[in-house]
Amino acid sequence: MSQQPMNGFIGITNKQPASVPLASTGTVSSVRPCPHNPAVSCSNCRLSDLCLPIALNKSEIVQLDEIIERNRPLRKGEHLYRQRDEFRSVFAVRSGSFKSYVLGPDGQSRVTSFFMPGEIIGMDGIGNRIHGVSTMALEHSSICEIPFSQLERLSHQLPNLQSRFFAIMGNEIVKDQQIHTLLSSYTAEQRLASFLLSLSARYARCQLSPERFILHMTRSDIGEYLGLTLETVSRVFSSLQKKEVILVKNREIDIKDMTRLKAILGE
Amino acid sequence: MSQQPMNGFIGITNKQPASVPLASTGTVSSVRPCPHNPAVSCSNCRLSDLCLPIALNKSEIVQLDEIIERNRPLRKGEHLYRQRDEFRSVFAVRSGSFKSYVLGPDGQSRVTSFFMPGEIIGMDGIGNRIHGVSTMALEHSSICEIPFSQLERLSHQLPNLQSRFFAIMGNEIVKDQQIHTLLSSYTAEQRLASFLLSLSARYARCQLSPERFILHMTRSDIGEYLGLTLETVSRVFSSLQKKEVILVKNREIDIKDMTRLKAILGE
DNA sequence: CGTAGTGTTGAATTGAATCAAGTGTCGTGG
DNA sequence: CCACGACACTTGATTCAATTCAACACTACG
Repeated sequence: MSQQPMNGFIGITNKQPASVPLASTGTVSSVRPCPHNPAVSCSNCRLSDLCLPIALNKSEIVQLDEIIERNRPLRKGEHLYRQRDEFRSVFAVRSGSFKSYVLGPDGQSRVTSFFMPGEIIGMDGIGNRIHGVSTMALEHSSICEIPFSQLERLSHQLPNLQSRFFAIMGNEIVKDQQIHTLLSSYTAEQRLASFLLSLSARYARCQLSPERFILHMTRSDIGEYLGLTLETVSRVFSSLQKKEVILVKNREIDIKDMTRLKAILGE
Repeated sequence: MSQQPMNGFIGITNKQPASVPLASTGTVSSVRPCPHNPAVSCSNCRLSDLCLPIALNKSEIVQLDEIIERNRPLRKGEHLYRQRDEFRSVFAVRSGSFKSYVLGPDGQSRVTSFFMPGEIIGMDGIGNRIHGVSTMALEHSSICEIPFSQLERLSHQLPNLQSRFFAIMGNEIVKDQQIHTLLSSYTAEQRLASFLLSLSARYARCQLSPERFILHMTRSDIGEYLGLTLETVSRVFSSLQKKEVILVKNREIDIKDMTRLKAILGE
């Protein structure tokens, strides 16, 4: 029912054994999550149980499939759409990751969201048919495009789909409220702990290791998202490493003590 | 199309002449916005052009009317629902105002939203059928209750209503993203300026004065919403008053220089 | 190999929080 | 109607967490 079901598969299906040393020379190989194969359909997509199709039956999924356009992959830095673009579609991340951001009057940017496989991008345009943010690929990524007029039409035929999309938007609202409380009352360390735990849970959802993963965003992106400077982000990472809660090597994160990381939030 | 149409009626229909002195002994009488009359229907509700019914035709409004329950008014401090309550309905504010808040682990509260007439409360429960926040009346207030299962069923029959509700949720998401950027990059003064301008625009929507209005929430509520302490809220109000941008008398606000108030955001 | 972008760390500064003391306001009950 | 008490608000002094400014190191990529 929830877009992020807490259905207990966190940590049980890691392709990456926890014992592989992080400090090895290569990158963490398990973090290449999903194939960029455009031939896949919702029916056989391995993200189907955490994406739009949840709660749809087989024939409904086939109908959804028909309106989805599977575009060419995006390269790192490419935009899916830009602020003020006309809104036409929402997008489901198939592989890779994205950030959404706004540019302030003085040109500095603030990151509003990160997106991982199975998550829905573009709901910022539904209200007034103009995108309120820009969205950019953080790495080589592929997406499913869902023209919104067709999604509305199909939702009108399939009550389950209407219900599902209401639920997705509702979850987005809850998530935004949680970030509201994070930004209005957490310390820098609590913000980073919360951020890492969120990424961890979302990697688990994609059947990837919740303990070891790559940050595809820069320190500056993280800072803009959490309301901190990039220097503070760097300092907190260093401090958490010194406390042996996490291990950081460049963009690689290894959560050494999940319990203590969670405990940071409870104080 | 938008829930908060910028269709230019800001400031043209003030019941309260701008010349009435704020420092008079009584409260600002124009701030009693809407009748608490439970007999009114959507068709003749004067909020109908900024509430759920926008974009519905007459017969559609009649059908919407049939599923709406017009409950007894709530007194100041009464809860509409509490965090973790089962989600059953969304609510439209008919008169008065509300705050939503969450209680942290240590019992301190953080305000996540304020609601004014014509706005929709309760979308925090749509995603997982449990309310994520508590919502309380800030003054004597009345609401329309819309059982969500019936709203979904009716949306399925009326494409315009489905579309309208998607748009309302989309606008909520955009609003939350704007608060995200506010909290992650604005100074205390910018936050308060933005807050006052938001209230001003929303009072204008209700055909009330955008320059002079009552704050029905405490300084502490405002601080919890904006990520500031109540002392800082008080200090910034005093400072804006010294600069002659606003005039504050207890809970009464008089915006003396809208241009300079807006200019605070542009730096 | 060099350069631009990204990240780390230190020192000084500052905006807002905290601590503290006091005033103002409102609702209640005598 | 007034006195009381609880709550809301203001203002000042001090502290502190995070920013800013600055210098330098690492990495990736043509």
